[in-house]
Amino acid sequence: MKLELISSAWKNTDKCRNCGVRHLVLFADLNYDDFNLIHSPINDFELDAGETVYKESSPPKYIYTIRSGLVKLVHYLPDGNYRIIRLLQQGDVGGMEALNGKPYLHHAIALESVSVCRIPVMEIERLNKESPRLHKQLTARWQNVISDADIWLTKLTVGSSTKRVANLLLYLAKNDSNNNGSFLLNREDMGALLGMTTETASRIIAEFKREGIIKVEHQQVCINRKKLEQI
Amino acid sequence: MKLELISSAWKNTDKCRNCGVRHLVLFADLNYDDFNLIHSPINDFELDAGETVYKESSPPKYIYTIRSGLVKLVHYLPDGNYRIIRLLQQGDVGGMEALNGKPYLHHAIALESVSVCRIPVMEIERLNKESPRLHKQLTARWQNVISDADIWLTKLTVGSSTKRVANLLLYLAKNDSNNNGSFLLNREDMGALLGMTTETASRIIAEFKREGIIKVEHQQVCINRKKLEQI
DNA sequence: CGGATCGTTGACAGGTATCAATGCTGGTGG
DNA sequence: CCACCAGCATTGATACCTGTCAACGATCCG
Repeated sequence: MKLELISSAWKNTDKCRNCGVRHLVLFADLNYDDFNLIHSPINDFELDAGETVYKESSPPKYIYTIRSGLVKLVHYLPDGNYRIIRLLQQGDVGGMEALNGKPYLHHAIALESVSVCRIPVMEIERLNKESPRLHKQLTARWQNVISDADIWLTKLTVGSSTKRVANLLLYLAKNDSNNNGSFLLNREDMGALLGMTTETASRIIAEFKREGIIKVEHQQVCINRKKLEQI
Repeated sequence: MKLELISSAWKNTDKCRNCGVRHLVLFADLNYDDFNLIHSPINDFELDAGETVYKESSPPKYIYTIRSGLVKLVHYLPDGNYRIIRLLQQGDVGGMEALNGKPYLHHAIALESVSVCRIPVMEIERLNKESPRLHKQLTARWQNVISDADIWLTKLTVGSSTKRVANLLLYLAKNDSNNNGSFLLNREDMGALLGMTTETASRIIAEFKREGIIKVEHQQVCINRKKLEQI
């Protein structure tokens, strides 16, 4: 739960301007002067696996850009069970509901070590008023979330359990074209994501391993893309 | 497929200003003068069940507000099957992907008689530049789509078939607090929506009827909310 | 009437949840 | 150093649910 603060407050936004993943994130289109419009600090955090980025009950004053790592958006059910609603990867933005003054809709929890930027909603609103360049990226982000949700819906919620797991592995490896290995969820999270039991998730992963379709080491997985796509 | 045009092109936007459902739609916050910023015609259509609002291949030049009725967003699979991605009800906006210059992601097809407003993307962009009042509603719409998609994901894609059907019936009746009756999908669409076969959908609806949980007449259904919520 | 479309029902096979037990691994403390 | 424990993964047995294939009923309409 504790947030480890790396750079607590910047006097300027140089770090933002020179961000290594800026071409991927919300601020991709901003020009040099736009950054001078930002007044309050934009913080970046490093979180360990299991730590919370934000909770449903957190004051919805920030949106969060994922610089690296994997984050799950979780909704807890009254019976204590939970569902994973969505995953956030590099370049994704979490907590955009705060832009409408709404409370956060989910808990955002790091699945592995992640690097996250926290941007005050107030700054987004200011930029939106004073620079036209943010707006486009912003609607593009909304759009992304929705089309991602659609893919989710068509790939990860229908068909047999085996197909859903295969599609999830492909989804997780989508930014890993060299097949260096991508993060593998534990079986419980996988179940909460794909709407199946942990046992079923485990059986399928175990079967994939036996068939040589995937290789797992620690929490990293290398996949045989072709074989998975055949399923 | 044929579009029945009611008012082909307005000289002014009076009808828009005085729209009976304006408090529900995208233009809710616009003031009197804002409407003068609209130059090209905003058309409204009446479509019969089965007619197409827009197709994936349609030029993405318009977004569509649902004034009344029910519309399905459909994605066809290579094997000829299809999935229903989302439903649009009164006040919902379809085709927002056009705002990012992207092709439409789905086919939008009327499930019953519907009344739809077609708004040129160009006008949205103009309004966005020249009036601050549209922007808020626009982000609120994006937000709505996403939180709806989340509900979808948690209520309509997990759990037993019986639960999913029950949740769908509750979802369809959400704007029918008097229980006058809401539209009931045919069994095939229900299957395409809930990720089950037509036969399973039919069995469950038939069982609900026998147990007196729902009453069906033509394509209208009256539900026993309490009993459905228990499931 | 005959045909088309949609809804319903049955029988059966296969897939998945459930309950329960057993490995496996990393960390802790003696 | 090793024994032990906790948490996760795996596997098995069984019952239940759902898909599949097939047949039949209901309704509408030409």
